[in-house]
Amino acid sequence: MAPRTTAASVEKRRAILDAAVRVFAERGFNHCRVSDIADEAGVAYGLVYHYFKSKDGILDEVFLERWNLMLEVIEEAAGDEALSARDRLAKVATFIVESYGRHPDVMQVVIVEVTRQANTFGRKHWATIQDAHTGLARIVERAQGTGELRGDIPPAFAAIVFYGGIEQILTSWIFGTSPSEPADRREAVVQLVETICGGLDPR
Amino acid sequence: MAPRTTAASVEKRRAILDAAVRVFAERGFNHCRVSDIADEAGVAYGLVYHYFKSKDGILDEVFLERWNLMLEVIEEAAGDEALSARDRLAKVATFIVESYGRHPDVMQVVIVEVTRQANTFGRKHWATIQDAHTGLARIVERAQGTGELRGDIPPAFAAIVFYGGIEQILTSWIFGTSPSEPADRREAVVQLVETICGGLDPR
DNA sequence: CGCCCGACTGACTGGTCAGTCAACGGATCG
DNA sequence: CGATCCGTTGACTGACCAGTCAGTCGGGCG
Repeated sequence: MAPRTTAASVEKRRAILDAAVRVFAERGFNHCRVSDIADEAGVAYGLVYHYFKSKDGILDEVFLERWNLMLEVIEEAAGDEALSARDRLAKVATFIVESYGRHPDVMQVVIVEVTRQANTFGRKHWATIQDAHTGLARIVERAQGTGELRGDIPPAFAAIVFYGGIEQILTSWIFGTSPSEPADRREAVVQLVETICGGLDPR
Repeated sequence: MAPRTTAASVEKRRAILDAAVRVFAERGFNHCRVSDIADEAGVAYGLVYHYFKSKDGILDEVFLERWNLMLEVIEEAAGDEALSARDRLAKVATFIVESYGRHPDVMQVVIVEVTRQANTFGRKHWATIQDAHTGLARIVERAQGTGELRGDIPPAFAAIVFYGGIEQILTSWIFGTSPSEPADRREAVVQLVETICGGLDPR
């Protein structure tokens, strides 16, 4: 859809996208109007359709933009030979948690409006969502190969539990209260990795 | 709303509720019509409103009915002195996983349509959802007191990761393919408890 | 200067759908 | 047998809203 390439028009488009994120986060995708987005962006209703194909298309773009960044980080973490398995997992968790720290609205929209909508957006983007699981599973699988992690838990299973843990932590922040300090977020990453790798059993 | 107490009217009400679950699961709450529910139940449109206050009210009831069962199981597991911490967690996980095995539609609706809808139903039922986290946290906390689990992971945090793990497993079943055999579900519970308690580190 | 083109506007349309309501019928009771 | 009650019906209404479109505005270019 992106028509022009003028600096100004790129900015306008961005402004609409950012406004959409705020509106989706506050009212939810299904309970907001396209006119809300236009108002929030300080732009005429019709302009939204100048830059985007549809309301759905805006959400798709918000999701993909963020998710692709995450997939890159997973890829990078998986390929970095210098890192231990724990550090790789921590790197991924840190990216997600810091994404929330910097752009809580974006992460709320990604998780709440896309990731869990089994019948609409979730189904549509399921393959992309799975890419993240696959990447995490590869990290686990390799570490099992070197004996760095135990071999009797299926990597795909471990990946799902790990990702589920992060997502639930973010969900509790979204629904309840977010950690105000960056240190609290870092602490969450450490505890998550420690829980998943070290386990809850006494040391 | 439940008006009558005739056996027949109780059954009718139940039929509508069951039909709603099927329709919500197939089309999603936001993309189905009340007339779909009526059709699925083989009942006139208006009758739905004889038994229920609103479309939202139907979803509320589907959620609460199931969630309250789960809260009872958590309560029961937490109070059962004969059980180890691992067995308590396994008991809760088994209930959830078996709920999915027996009523996949209900669980899909509960998780996808309620639990993650931060702006609508999720927000409304947040306190009830948290009750589950609190119950799980109490199981962990007690076990930490007896030295059965390590004391340096906050119980509330462990509870969220544990629940998140289960939810993500169910989500992958909902979006992808469900385990066809009961044995596969039992296996998932064992692996989940083993991952969370034992950890991924080599034994 | 005058033309063109793309950014921008917002009233309007077409369709959808939750919830209402007036009326029906059959069971039960006095 | 008539009265009453209530489960049942489905056409209808009012509101809402995504997406369209005819047209304005302004800047750059020939």
